[in-house]
Amino acid sequence: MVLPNTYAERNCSLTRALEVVGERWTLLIVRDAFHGVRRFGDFATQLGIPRAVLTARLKTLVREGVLVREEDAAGLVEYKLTDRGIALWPVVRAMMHWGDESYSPAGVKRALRHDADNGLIGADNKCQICGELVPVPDIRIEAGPGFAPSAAELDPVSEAMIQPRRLLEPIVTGRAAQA
Amino acid sequence: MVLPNTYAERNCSLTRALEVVGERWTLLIVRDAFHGVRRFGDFATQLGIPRAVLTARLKTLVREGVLVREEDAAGLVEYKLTDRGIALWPVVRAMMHWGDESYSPAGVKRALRHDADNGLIGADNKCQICGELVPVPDIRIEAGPGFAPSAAELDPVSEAMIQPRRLLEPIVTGRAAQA
DNA sequence: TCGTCTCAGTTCAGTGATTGAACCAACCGT
DNA sequence: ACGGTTGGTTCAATCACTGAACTGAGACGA
Repeated sequence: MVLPNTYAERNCSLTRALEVVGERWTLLIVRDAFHGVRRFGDFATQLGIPRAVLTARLKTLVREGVLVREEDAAGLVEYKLTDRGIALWPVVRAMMHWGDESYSPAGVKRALRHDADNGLIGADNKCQICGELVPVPDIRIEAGPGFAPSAAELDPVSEAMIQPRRLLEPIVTGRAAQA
Repeated sequence: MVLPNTYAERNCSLTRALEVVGERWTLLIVRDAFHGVRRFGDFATQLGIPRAVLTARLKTLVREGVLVREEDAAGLVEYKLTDRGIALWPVVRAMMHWGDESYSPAGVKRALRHDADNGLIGADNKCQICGELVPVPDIRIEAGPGFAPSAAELDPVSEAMIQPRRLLEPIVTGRAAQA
């Protein structure tokens, strides 16, 4: 998504950010990565994204330093958030919050809690019990009051993603789950 | 941008948010609206967006309740942020912040200040002088250390946008400026 | 009244991106 | 040797975006 605008335009951090995470699917891939998805096939089935597009998006996310591509012990490919990727959490959080407050009258679809003391995390990213700023790996995400559970059969990855779990905790499926 | 995914997928506030503000150009339009741009022609020239796309985007933003389309005293069309639109500020802010911290080593391109006491506004949206949460209309945006001023001639709207100014304060140009 | 200007769009052919489905090459365990 | 898993690639059809020209309504001045 090249936006070849005026120089003044280029002088905008938002434009630069959107060149990286502004394309279709990209932020959903990043969100899945926060949920612990790491494998090509898991992104593909969970998001329903065409594999060719997924290839392209992963490539730019790696090039821009948001994800790293590496192989695990068994030689399977893993895409993991870098520090720069984890720094996108406030963006994902802000969008989720806006989506909830604008379009989910029954309450938030996902609640965020401080894993240590179970405190709800507010819009300021502080735990309502201990008052601390909660670092991303200590955040637990779980179904909130606005969540409507699905009756349909889910693939293993979607199944894992609706369970309460800490962010960044890897979801392990398929061959890797045997080991 | 319809994302017809699984039911579990639809159960995600991020997906819903991206359906509204996830399309190309949309968030840039919203940012311009925060800067005080209100008129069709001003969006078009400032962003360099094709007018047909601008028409489509403004239409969905109005339909989704992010902008209102109304006519001013002189009968000119104005697009203004609604409360729901203003609630997008944390999203824009988080993206700008990520863009700055990832890609602007010389410092932020735009600094945000509390207009009342001139205090810098931190990542938590609090004024570093008075400690208050600063409401959007009281935020002043101005060039930061990472801003590289342009030598080129700018259109009047871009010119106005690089001056320090409060958010939401309308930029008035053209025929409306005579009145 | 005429011509010109501003403003907010519409129209349309050309180009580029996305989609969905099929295909492919390694590798693994048996 | 074989089927399953994994991480892709390929390709035609569709869809969205682009840029430039055009339209129509109202304002303005002569």
